[in-house]
Amino acid sequence: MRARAQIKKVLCVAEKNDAAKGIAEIMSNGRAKRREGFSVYNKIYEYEYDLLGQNVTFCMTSVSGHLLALEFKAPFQKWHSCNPVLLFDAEVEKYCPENFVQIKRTLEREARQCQALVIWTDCDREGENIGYEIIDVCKAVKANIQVFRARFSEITPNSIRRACESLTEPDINVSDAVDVRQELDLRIGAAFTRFQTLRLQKIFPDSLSNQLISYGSCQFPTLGFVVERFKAIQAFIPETFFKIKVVHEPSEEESVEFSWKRHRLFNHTACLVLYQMCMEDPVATVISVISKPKSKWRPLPLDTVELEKLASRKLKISAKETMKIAEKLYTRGFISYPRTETNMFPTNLNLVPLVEQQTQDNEWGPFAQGILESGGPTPRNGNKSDQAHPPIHPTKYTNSLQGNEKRLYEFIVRHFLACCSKDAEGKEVIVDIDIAQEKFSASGLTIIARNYLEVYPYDKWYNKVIPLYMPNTTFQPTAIEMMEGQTSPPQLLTEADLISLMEKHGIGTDATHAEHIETIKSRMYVGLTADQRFLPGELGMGLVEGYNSMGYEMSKPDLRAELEADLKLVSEGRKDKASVLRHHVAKYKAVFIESVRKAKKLDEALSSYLGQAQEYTEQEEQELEMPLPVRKCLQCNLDMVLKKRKEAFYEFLSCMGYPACKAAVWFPDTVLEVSRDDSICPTCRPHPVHMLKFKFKRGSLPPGMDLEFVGCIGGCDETLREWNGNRKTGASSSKASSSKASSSKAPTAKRQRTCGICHEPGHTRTTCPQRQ
DNA sequence: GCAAGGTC
Repeated sequence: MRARAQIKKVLCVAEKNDAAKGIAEIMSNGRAKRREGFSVYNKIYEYEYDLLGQNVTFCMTSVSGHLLALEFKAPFQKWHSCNPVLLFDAEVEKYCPENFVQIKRTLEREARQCQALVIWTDCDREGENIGYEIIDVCKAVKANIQVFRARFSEITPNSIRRACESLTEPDINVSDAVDVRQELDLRIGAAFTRFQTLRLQKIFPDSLSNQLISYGSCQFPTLGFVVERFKAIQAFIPETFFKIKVVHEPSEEESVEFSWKRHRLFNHTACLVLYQMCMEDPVATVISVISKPKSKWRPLPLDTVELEKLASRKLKISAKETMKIAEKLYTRGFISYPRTETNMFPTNLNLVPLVEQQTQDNEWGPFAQGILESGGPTPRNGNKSDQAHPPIHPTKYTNSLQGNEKRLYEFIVRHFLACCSKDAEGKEVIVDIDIAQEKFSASGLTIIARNYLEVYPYDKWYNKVIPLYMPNTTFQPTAIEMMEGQTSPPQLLTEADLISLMEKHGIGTDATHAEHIETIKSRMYVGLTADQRFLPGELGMGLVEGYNSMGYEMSKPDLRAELEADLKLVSEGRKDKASVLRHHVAKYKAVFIESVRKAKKLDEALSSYLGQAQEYTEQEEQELEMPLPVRKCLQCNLDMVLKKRKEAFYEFLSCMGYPACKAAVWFPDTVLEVSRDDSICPTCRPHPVHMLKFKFKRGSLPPGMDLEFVGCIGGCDETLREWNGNRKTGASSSKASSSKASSSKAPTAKRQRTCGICHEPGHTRTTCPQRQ
């Protein structure tokens, strides 16, 4: 802070307009002047603030989440531009997506006017990374701007003031961890998605020709949960069990069933023996009658995950739809920020006016009034806080909504009022009895005060009347029966179950659970049953089983465990970004290469659901194998790769753009084998031109020359250049190939006119009589 | 036409 004296104007940037507005309001005591930026959604709030004894002008504005996105450099963005394995090494760059350019312009304009920049993004990993995006943009136009980080636990006067008094530096380690995650997600996601999609569309053209078959580190484990539950149900073997049931009907109106303390037995004889003992002396002795208070707890303040789960369960509105509606209600000012992990109200949030707003409603108004008249709101506290947003609650009364908007708003209001209310109170009576040394039990419930249940119809609690029993008395049960039953399989997952599993295993964030679920639905990996449970589809089953059969835990939640652990180490500065990135790129690349090698297992797994795999031609087979590039085609700039005709014993270098681009290099028939060497020619351009390894026929080379050697066909080697037809652009010229083909001296030309299967002239592969 | 993470 050496140069603090020179600071006259400070640019502050929050993660979203909402936060900027809130922070500005606190810092300025509500006196901030609002003006427009280039982006309509991100306003600028201007005010004077006393920063460590200096009066400084503050400009508080915002981004909308990440300002920059990561993408492959242009040539790699095209699906057919390269073998997907190259995406593990292809260059990536950060750029500003179109819809954020206006935000960036505002930052640039304001930064030029300011001497200091204070980062006010959310105090989590993504926030730190967004902070550096802002810093990079501002420093690009004003290199000497002083940069500070404000750290706050919540947007409240105390927390904001404290942040201002103890400005720190941004933490590059935390930001680096996000960079690592972003880059891996992009490389792995794009590589596997292209590989799966391109291969399976060709192999199952009837069912998948227009289907995008994506892979992602969140969507696949989510799919895995659905498949795993389905398989558990399939593998379930019901077991027969036996139990003793005791019924007592002291009068016509009264009936009570006593349940066996042993619950159930799987051994028929054992149960029968106990049953017969009961039947020999079928008199019940009341051992104890215990009466005790029982309460049903009011709900906890609402966080995003609970909102999604409850809306799905109670209102049958999907998580995706719920969040869409919640966003809308939020932007119209009816509810608080809907993406929160907090389930405890901050002490400084005054709940009384929020309850008061609701007293005007015809349905729940009297209940809200009741809260105010009986001690005011007293919510329970949960144990989670994201230190930025309070639990979801209504912020404005309305009765003008329709449909699901109305239902969701009503739910949020009722949930809020229930939180502010009291637990339901009741009295439970537990009666324990003994018949021939076997113990049975029954319970009754009397509800004394429904309290929160009056406003919260989503929870059920019923009275259960049982007759009055006195300890140490006996009675004759109306019936003692030995029952037989069967264990039942687990049920398919509901959306609420799925969200719970994702949360438990750290798949996605509270803001993204709904999206990942939506993705696996839209990809046709899973479907919903009539009662809204998740059923894996053929594609989903095949994919999970295919990768499982390769031995990879692609659909298991713990594949990323090591990565998550490393990300933590990066954020703590204990491991370095580049080495962690290198390690995991290499690890996933190895998995990818093996997956391609074992791709037939994927086909096999899917063919048991999608029917027979398409028989493909030799050329298609080669395309599926995705050979590695030897060099760029000089005509169309796509990769040139080696293609082999096994039956025909010849190989050639062909452009990936075939048939649109016919550039090719044919080798003389003295060449037995050609393969791509890892070495790269130091002279030929465009870089890189891979060297090729040749094997020659015995006797085809002058005596003393090695029959195997590595050479370059890029033009630098005179002998090999001849194969390109002595043309300067030879390697990639279509004329080179056609002139070779038409030359009677070229042995390759002759072979081209013979059949690829039987090597006889006069017909082609497709018309070959030997073809099955 | 690819991911996941922010957010209008």
